Amino acid sequence: MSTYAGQGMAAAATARLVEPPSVREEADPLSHPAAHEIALAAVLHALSDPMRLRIVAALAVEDKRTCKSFNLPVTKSTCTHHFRVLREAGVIRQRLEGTTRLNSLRREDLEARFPGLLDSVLRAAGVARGGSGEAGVP
Amino acid sequence: MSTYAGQGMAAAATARLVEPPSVREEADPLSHPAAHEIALAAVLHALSDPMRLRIVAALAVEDKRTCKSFNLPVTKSTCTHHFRVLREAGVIRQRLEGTTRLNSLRREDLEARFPGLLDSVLRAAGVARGGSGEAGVP
DNA sequence: GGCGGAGTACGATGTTTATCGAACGATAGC
DNA sequence: GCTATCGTTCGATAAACATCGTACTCCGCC
Repeated sequence: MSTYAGQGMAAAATARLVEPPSVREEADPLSHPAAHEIALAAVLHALSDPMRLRIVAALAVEDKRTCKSFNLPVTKSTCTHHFRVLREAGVIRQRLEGTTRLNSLRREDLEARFPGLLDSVLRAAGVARGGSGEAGVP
Repeated sequence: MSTYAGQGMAAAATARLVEPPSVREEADPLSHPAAHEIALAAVLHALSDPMRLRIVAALAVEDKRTCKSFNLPVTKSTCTHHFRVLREAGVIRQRLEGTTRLNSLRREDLEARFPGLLDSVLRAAGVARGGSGEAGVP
């Protein structure tokens, strides 16, 4: 498979600011690609895994959720792996709130970058109106 | 990565019919998933590879092409691998014509199965009107 | 200050994937 | 029948990927 951001890639800077959380999203140490840096192949790769597709479908229904709230059928370290793939592909945005990460879809960035792509994937996954594919709603 | 149709999977039946080629597409021994069997994750996986995305983008511009006609920068065995992934995901249809395979997009099947998905991916790849992403046209 | 929870980093394992070369089969043309 | 072409299969390699357990950090709460 083509090399994508994944395990072994340089981790996000771990320096901690003294500011309280949610001062500004940019204050969080998690790195996110700029909208123009989002690569189509990385987005499609991120969405091609059933676990990650499930995460994205759930976020489409209810945004701003913590990692734990998805109740994924894998261990915490695997969850961390999947959320990182989604974040580094530019599909989700994560920001720190205390000990949790609030995850949300980068809907506007993705729509600007690849118009209609996210919506068509979500429809295909059975989210939103007219969905007839696999059940993706948690 | 999740298990998909790929290397090692049961090959298409190798029985040969005595009928001349292109009598009917169904006479070709290549197996294609029925439209309702096309899985979203497999389609996204197939399209997440830059080489396969290039193939699909080229077919969007000019359908019914032979494997060789794409002039892909990989060996013939790797080409065979990629075309098989696309066919088994249900993205392309292949039919035999002499020593060649004619490849074409399963546009209608994909549109019926996942409305808008292929078009949005092609736009994102820079094919068709309004495309502004990476150059995908050969 | 201690405890619990959320999530991470690290290292490991097993599987999947993309790549290739060599040998081969099928077809077309002569 | 021979040759050339297209494409395949097989086996191999290296890299990528999903998975996990362990130990850890950080934060919130008491």
